[in-house]
Amino acid sequence: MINIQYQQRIESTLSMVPVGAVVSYGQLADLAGLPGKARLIAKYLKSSETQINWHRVIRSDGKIAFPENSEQANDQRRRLLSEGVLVTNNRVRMASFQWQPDMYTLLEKLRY
DNA sequence: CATCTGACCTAAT
DNA sequence: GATTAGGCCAGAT
Repeated sequence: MINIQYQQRIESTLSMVPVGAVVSYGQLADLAGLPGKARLIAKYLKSSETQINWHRVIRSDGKIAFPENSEQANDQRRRLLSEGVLVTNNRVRMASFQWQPDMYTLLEKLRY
């Protein structure tokens, strides 16, 4: 089980990622006030099923973290495509789709 | 306490 | 671009 405070920070931040955008594990950790804890994000997503916006989290190089053509990768790709996020060769163009939050709004909402 | 694991990241090559 | 080495750190064993 993951620290409840970590969990709440991660969940609230993840819930703010808009349709049509993606975040990397490390970026999400940073925005959640947990710098350097990218791997914790992965552990959290793995441990807790039924997560809102889980499919919008990908690696910093734009690749879906699951092996190409795996059941989970296909599911994630399907979800991203349905939101307008292009996925080719298991990869998303970060320059086009990476979430760039308005920090003022985000900080006001999360208060870290 | 020591070691291993991983839906990771960065910089260098 | 792709690959690699080293770093990273909470959890599990």
